[in-house]
Amino acid sequence: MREQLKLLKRGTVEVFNEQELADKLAGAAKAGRQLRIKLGLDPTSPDIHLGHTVVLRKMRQFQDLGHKAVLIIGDYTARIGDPTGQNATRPMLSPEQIEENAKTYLAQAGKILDTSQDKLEVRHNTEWLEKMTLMELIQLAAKKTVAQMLQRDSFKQRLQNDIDVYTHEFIYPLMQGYDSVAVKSDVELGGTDQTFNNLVGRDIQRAYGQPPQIVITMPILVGLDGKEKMSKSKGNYIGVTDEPNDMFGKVMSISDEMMENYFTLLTSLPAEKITELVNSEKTHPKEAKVLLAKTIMMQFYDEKTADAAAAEFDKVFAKGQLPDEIPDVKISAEPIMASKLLLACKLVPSGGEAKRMVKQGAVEIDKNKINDPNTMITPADGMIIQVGKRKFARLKL
RNA sequence: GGGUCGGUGCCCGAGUGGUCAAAGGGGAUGGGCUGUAAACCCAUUAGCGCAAGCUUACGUUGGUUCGACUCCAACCCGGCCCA
Repeated sequence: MREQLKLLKRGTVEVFNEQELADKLAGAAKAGRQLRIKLGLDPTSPDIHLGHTVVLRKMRQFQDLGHKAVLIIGDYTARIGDPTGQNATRPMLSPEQIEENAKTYLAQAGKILDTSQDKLEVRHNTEWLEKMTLMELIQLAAKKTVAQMLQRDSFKQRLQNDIDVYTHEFIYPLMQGYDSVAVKSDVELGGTDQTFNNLVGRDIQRAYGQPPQIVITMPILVGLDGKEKMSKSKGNYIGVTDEPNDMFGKVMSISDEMMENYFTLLTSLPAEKITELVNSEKTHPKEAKVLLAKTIMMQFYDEKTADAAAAEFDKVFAKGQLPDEIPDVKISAEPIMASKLLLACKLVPSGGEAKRMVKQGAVEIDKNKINDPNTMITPADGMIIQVGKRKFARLKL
């Protein structure tokens, strides 16, 4: 039991509260029943990235201890738009989009979660929210005061910064709390940005005569830029469906300071091992990072693929050689101006950009740097065009 | 409903009749240095054109003017104060 608690606490920010969790675990073990671990999915974005896997991995730990993951697809709530962490209101989505997103999401989450029947339950909150009458909603809303709602950080901040908060956004936490009632959750997982919502769930459950759920919050994973939270819209993310080479390269690009965080949240390596790895006296940071990248990758790809990505990375970036795979571009043999050639190969988005790249010395053709965008090039079969460090094309006549 | 301030490029933000494709910062990208780390230095940052230049762009639509991001009108959107 001690062991279990210790494992479950790893990487968490807070557990509300620990004693209750211990009691629940003990109670469940005694009664031989599974705890129901709730996690709300936000079906507004179809792709999941490592930031999501932090919470999913915690969910997996519960599953491995025998408990049941209850995933709630917030198909109803998504139509409102969650104000969480946003400095602006989110757009509302159509049911079709939401369903499409949810499907992709589940397929990707399956890489982390145990999807066997007795370990996973998937629900849509339309199931109970759509039936709700206005009267029932009013009764639900009567459980919380305005002042309590305004405690929420994102509301507070937005008010302070003169960013609008719409009335309907108040309903979101209430509905999410009601989800907990509907699925009788024992534990709810979420990022720290969900703390408020999830704690509301506790209150709502109590108000409806249920034992309150334990709330476990996980840190928000910092994105590749090392500053902001990992998110798709900021483009600082590593997607679980990223190509092996991309995934490896992206991990390699994080700063040294972020390694410990990534090791703790994204791998299962023991704490002592991690301490050793992030100590630059004991391990060269680059090696530690390679190990980090491989370990993360093995959750999504096999070892061979991970090794191959590492080798490729070394080849292209450390040794400056050509990558294994270079996209072919069909082109006619007519002489063509260098800037036009880049455009034709889709290596740059515009002619202006092409000229800029050439002038800045980013362009090499068959490893020869060119400096004048107006240089005439006579395409030859197999000619290699390189822009910057990572964009390549091979000409095909 | 009344008053008042405001809506500028990816973001923030300066600009009050021509010298504005629009200062400055952030971000991003390229180069240098490196471990595709950080830090630092340099450069670039609307589209088209070899170029001269042309075309789009400062909430929307009209107007004044040789000329408008800058002036006027109406409208849309937001903040704040009052009710």
